[in-house]
Amino acid sequence: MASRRHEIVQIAARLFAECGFGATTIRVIADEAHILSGSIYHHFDTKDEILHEVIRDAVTFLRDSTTQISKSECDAERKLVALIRLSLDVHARDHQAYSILYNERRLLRQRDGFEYVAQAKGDMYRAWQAVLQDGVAAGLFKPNLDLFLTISTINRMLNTCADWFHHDRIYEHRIGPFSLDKVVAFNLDFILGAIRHPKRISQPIPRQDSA
Amino acid sequence: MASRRHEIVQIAARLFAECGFGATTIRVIADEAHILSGSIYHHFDTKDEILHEVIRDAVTFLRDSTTQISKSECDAERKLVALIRLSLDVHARDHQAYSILYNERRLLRQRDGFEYVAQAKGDMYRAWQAVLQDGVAAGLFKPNLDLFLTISTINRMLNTCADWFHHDRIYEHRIGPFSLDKVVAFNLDFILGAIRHPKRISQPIPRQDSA
DNA sequence: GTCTATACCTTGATAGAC
DNA sequence: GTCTATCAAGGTATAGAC
Repeated sequence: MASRRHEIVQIAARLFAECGFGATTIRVIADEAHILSGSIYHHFDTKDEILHEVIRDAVTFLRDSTTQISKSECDAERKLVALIRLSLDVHARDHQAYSILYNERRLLRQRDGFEYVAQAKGDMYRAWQAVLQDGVAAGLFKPNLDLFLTISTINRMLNTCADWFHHDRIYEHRIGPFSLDKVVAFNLDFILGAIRHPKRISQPIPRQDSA
Repeated sequence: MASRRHEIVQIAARLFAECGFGATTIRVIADEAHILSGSIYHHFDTKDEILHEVIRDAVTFLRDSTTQISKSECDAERKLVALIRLSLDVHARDHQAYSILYNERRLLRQRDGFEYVAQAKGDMYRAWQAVLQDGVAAGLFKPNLDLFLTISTINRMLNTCADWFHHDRIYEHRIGPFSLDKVVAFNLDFILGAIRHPKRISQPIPRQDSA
């Protein structure tokens, strides 16, 4: 069956996320699967094929969920809240794949065969853009918001936050534990504080996921 | 003289920043310096020694400037503005070194001989913490601010923003040019919007550097 | 499906001539 | 200060026995 193959994919996902794709060798993956390096090539043709298997479903899921939220029926602020929650939730669902998608973004942008990643990122950018544009037009967000800088900043914030929460935290000794709920709440406060229309700054934040 | 040595350091800085430390080979550095790979070892004992030379001054400068701002005589909000501006300015001063310091943070945290980097980051964290604590106590910032999450978030924001501005931008084709001033102004608006006390949300932001 | 064995390449680093 | 020449280690990938 494909079960052994999937086992190898999971081992590779962990190693790619922890050490990076370039720094993870076929031999180490094989070691952790308790087989020899040559045997990996019975399951996969190349190292790249393993990377595809690690990230492909994650890319599709995030793109589909993002566009679905942007096309839902609620107001722009609830959509934004749902998008922020989604960004942090998917990392909880499969933090290794999403961590790799962010940290290997340069590689994924240039490597032959990975064009679908850039394509999906383009789709997601346009979904965020539509949501923010709506919110500005409806007077929910600051009127003079630079959409590109805002989307770029929020995405970098959420990606690096999730990466810290699910990975870097191991190395941080000076801090106590944070729950995912607390981290989500912090990011909602921070981001909405930054982009809400000044007149709405003290309104309660819609905490429910709307998707 | 040490001039040839410095030339090699500059070439290495560019390559480490663009391709990563691990992906940059001694041979490529030598190629760009128009010498053979073996000749590099007349100037440096190891590849690590080149990395030290690339980052050491940048670490010292940022740590000293950060602690200096935190100990200056103005109010906490002006200090925070100065710290934000400093973070973005140092990348303009030597974006390669600061980009490496952020992107190779895992390596720098674990590698023998690089303990001074973690030491400086600890000093800087404590400086930021003192500034935010002051601001909360003085009623300038939100009273219930989680200091660790706030500092961590702002630092990730500024580091990834500067990295995007000075490097990733090359690959972004859909956007027009942004000036550094515009990016600084955006980040000041975003961060102060997120952490200011609600009653002060419409006050003008002190734009002058106070250091 | 895994092992043995290995081809072929690139890596960081070294020794000694010039 | 650079070159020639090279080493030992480790990288991806392959072929064929079991």
